[in-house]
Amino acid sequence: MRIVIVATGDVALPTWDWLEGSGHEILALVTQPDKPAGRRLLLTPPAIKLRALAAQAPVLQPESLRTRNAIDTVTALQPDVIIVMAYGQILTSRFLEIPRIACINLHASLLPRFRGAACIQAAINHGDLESGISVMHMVRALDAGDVILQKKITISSTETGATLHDRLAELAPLALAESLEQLEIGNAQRNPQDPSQVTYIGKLLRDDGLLDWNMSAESLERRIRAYHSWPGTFTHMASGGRLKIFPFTKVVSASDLTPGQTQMSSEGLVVGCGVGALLLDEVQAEGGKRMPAIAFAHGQRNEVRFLIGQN
RNA sequence: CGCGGGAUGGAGCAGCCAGGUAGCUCGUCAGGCUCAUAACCUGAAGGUCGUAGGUUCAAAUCCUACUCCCGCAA
Repeated sequence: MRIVIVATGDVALPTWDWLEGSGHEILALVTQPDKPAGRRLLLTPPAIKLRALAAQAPVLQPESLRTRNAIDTVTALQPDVIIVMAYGQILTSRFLEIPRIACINLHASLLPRFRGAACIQAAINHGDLESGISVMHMVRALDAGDVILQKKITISSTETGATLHDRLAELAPLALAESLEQLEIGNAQRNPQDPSQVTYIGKLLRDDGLLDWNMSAESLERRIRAYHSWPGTFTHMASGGRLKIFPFTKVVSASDLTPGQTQMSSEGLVVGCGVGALLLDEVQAEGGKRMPAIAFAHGQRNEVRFLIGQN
């Protein structure tokens, strides 16, 4: 089939690779413009753009897909199917009407649960036991289209946002392959999403990684895994400065520690939480390297104490 | 030139501003003590203070250049 793929995030890389070798005709990759990144703020292209260029596929990077110009350009390609995955812009209905057969979206959650941007982190953060890839027909509302099919995977107790991201990324091509076959022969399903089960997850910002030590140790443990490696989690120290907190932390029996207070135990550095306490593994101070929490504590002159950190 | 922090024995840090015997919390090794909620006590080994120049009687400390690491921001 004649295909236009609309994607920016790295989660779409395996899907791109599969598509490239699938026999379908890739008419173009539409991706977000290059953006300044890194310590020097160098203009950096999305990784998927580099793959496309290497494959000598046409690349389009419009500021917006809402413009007449962008829509006309894609229309001129006469795609059978448009595949959208982690693009980063809301598309207009005019754009959705371009393809001959369908405009489909690959979403990294089991819809209708976790519509929205940070769906991968949300699954771990909420303690879900499974996640997956949903393929749906796109409609104007965010992630609200009829579902063609879903592929599920289980979430382990040591899952992080990073590992789940990678696993779902690898799962996506399987879901896509099946969906495209069905669309081609015209028997793709349209399963409406159950409105009573819908939940939304907004985009995560850096500050969302601020840990609130009033929360339960269990919730914090999950959040630290979920937000690794983006946006990461951190706390403010009473002595000033930020301290990043890395997985894996361990919930330990409630001591008499108040939230944010720390203590050395035989196992390591323990922080008091709203309910229970957390044994920290690795931390990183500003300007410093990532290191074991114990090592960090050894270098501190005074007692280590964290600010509660409510948002 | 987007802003900023850092490089000191095996780990993490202090010392640098006001140049002049290398310090702290650990770890390691040896010995002692014995149940101490990171067990405690004593002792030992281990560092050309990131690299190259400069100033000085004297540089971890002041000046210059370079290399490497990292935080913010995106």
